[in-house]
Amino acid sequence: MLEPALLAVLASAPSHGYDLRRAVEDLSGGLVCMDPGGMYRALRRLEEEGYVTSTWSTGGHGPQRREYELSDEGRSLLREWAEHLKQRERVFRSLIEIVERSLGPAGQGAA
Amino acid sequence: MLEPALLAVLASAPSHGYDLRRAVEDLSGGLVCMDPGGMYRALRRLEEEGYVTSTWSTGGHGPQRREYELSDEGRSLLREWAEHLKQRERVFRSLIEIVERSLGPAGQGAA
DNA sequence: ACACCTAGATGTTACATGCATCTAGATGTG
DNA sequence: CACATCTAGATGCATGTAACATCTAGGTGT
Repeated sequence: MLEPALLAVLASAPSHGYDLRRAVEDLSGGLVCMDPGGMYRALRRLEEEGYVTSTWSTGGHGPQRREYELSDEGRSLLREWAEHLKQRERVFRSLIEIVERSLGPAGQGAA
Repeated sequence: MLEPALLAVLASAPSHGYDLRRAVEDLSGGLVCMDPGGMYRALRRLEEEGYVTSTWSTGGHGPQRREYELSDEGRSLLREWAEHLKQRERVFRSLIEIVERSLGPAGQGAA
């Protein structure tokens, strides 16, 4: 789930790792949190496969940042992810329905 | 995701592995499919942890069946799963929203 | 000079999943 | 009877993902 989140944020604007992390957390209202380790690995893999490109940002203060930018292939991949996620959500909802139904019509849910 | 599905079906009635498989597939309209291998492993684990109990069904034709039945702890676990699943669905939806928003308001989704 | 912060990166482990494969017993058929 | 086939259960292995800790490098502030 890191991948689509990263691609999505990069679709709006190029940015670097830590920023992506903050952006995702922010956009999701704190619901989606990325582990930095996994995130960097995902970014490197995405770059290897041509979905994003990176350049070391030369200016600024603090350590150098690797600026990531979405490629056209990345944008396509993101669209595929959108479909995939929606499909998975359908499965998920179906599962939730089964569970809820099995617990009985009376909502013991919060018990 | 096998676990909640199994618990849910068992909450309605005790049954055995293959039947559970069919039940889940059926109840989900074919959306949720369980790999037999994973399913049996999940069932054994659930039994080890006391969430289900099993007995070899003696009668009938064909190979012996292991009839699984939900325990009280299992029912509790299922309720926990219900909450958990709903929480995860929220996260999921949040992610989908981010992705969809990033692809732009104009629905390029099917492109 | 030194502590600290930020940004990036790696190693390790755990866990779930998917796929193939194996066993045992029942049944059906030549 | 011998043999193929079906069902139910079970195991092995490879893979993908995620979580957790840890490490490096370079700037910044005191």
